[in-house]
Amino acid sequence: MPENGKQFKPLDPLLHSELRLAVMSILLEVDSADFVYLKAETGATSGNLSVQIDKLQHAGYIEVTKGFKGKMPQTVCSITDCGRDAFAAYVDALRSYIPGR
Amino acid sequence: MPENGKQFKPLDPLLHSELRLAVMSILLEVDSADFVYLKAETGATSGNLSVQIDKLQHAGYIEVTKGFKGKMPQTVCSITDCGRDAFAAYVDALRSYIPGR
DNA sequence: AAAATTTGGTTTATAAAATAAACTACTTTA
DNA sequence: TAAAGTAGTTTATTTTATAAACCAAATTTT
Repeated sequence: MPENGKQFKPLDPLLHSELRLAVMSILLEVDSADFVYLKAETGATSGNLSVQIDKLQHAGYIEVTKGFKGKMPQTVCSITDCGRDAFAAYVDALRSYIPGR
Repeated sequence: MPENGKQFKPLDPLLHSELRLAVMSILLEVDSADFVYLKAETGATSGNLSVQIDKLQHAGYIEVTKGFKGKMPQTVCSITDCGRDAFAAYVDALRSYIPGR
């Protein structure tokens, strides 16, 4: 009986991105984080971060609330249950690529 | 003293690709593998596999030998020491994105 | 023995992603 | 009030991933 191939689990393309993964990684641990904080922690440019936050939001992986802190605009992000699940699944899928796990 | 950001290690873009990662993962364990085998194991199309093998070769992560098996052409791939190192570094970098490792 | 099909690929075209640069709108400081 | 800074968004460019089309040689079918 031959091997059926497909020993590898597919990697969620929404998470398989350096910046989006970093954002999710942060949000997993902090309850909520704003744009400025995420930008500082990831070292990303504003433009890139803005785009990637949008994608995570549209995927339902994070929740985004735009408001104000004093008079300055503030974008606050937090992870959703769906996002948590997706992250866990992604990490699990990754393991299928790493011999000896 | 504030956090300096950059808690995340950069992910080698050459390995941060589903198919290239799968190819490397296989080659880590098998001494050598030919095009047909890699195609079956990964489920990739020929075109995609051909392109990604090229990239890994030009990066020096794998060695590619084109010859014949009987009368049919055969492309044999094997991982290099450099490739092994890069893979290990990639996995290490990945860990920086996964809370609780 | 031609014609059709399969094998083992490569090349080219297209769609999707990542990223930076330019821009907007408002606020604070000089 | 002009200049500079803050917090982003939009747009344009480059890179990537992927599939589709192609090719040459080998094999099979008629």
